[in-house]
Amino acid sequence: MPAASPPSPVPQLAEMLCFSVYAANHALTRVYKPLLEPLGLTYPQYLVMLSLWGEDGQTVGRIGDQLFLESSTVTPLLKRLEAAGLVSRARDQADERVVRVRLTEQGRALRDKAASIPECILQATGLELDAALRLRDEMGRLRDSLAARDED
Amino acid sequence: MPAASPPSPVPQLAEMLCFSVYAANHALTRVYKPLLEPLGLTYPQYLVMLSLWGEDGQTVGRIGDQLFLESSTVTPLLKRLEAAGLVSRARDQADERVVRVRLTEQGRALRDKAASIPECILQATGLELDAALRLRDEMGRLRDSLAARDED
DNA sequence: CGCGGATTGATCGCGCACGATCTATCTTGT
DNA sequence: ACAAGATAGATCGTGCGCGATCAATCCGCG
Repeated sequence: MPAASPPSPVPQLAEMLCFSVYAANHALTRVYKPLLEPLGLTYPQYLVMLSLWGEDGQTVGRIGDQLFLESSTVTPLLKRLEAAGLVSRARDQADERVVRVRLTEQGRALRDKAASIPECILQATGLELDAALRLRDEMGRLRDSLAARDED
Repeated sequence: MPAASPPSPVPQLAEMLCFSVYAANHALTRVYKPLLEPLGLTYPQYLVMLSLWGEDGQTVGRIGDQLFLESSTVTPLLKRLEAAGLVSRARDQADERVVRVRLTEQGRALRDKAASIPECILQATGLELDAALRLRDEMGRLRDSLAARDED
């Protein structure tokens, strides 16, 4: 077959950085799924728990900031975690606008059961630790650049 | 504050490769949104159109393979593209199980209007072309590794 | 004190994304 | 030729993820 019929300006999916990020993200959540299922968590729920394990008692807004998500995403997510008995949600007494999210005993206990997951994921990436860290940094910078171009 | 209270095995969000991919993916779709809105497309719909601009008349299954998506995701997506008048869906006469997806005149015409988008995205990434291509390849390999660890 | 704007979450509607399941069609073995 | 299995899409229910909107609370200024 010829090289290109008209001088095609259409990039193939495989050629696009954005698609590779999109596909890698899906592949990641698929690898996480069987690891998180025994804990009763989805991948976004796991990210919220990670955030709370790092700092308990955060507000809804702060969790959203850390995960780069809107309240319309975080609120229902937290309600499901609450329904699962992993967190509690309560208005802050000093500022009734704010909702504080706190780990329950069960939520804290889950931390140990999740301890082996990062190792499993790193394994699945097929990367050495330093390569993974370098890639993480590059993706972080990419995110920052994209977010910066988003204010206008 | 001290370096770490107990020898904490909890990785912070910012430390995790998977989260950086997750966040970069979201940031990408946010950058795409205002570019695609004038075309009446969402980001996944744009990916489908890209695939069809590259090869018209694909089956539903093949589109799913290219995008790494299930039929339960692709079918409704295609229905929306059909409702928008961009594609037609019809059973293959030779094999009635198969549905062929074809661009309409309008769907083909959209290709020109979308031509400037990849340039805009590359710009927003803040990357030189060669750096973007390298990153694309790394993400592609990452996806492949993860998908491979998924067969078991 | 009290009004006006700002901040914080919650709600709603829509569009992915998946696993599980279903139906229709095709293929294979005998 | 026909039953058994395979294959291709479609459907359903659940859970993100967002923009737009709303209600409640807080803050600041007169």
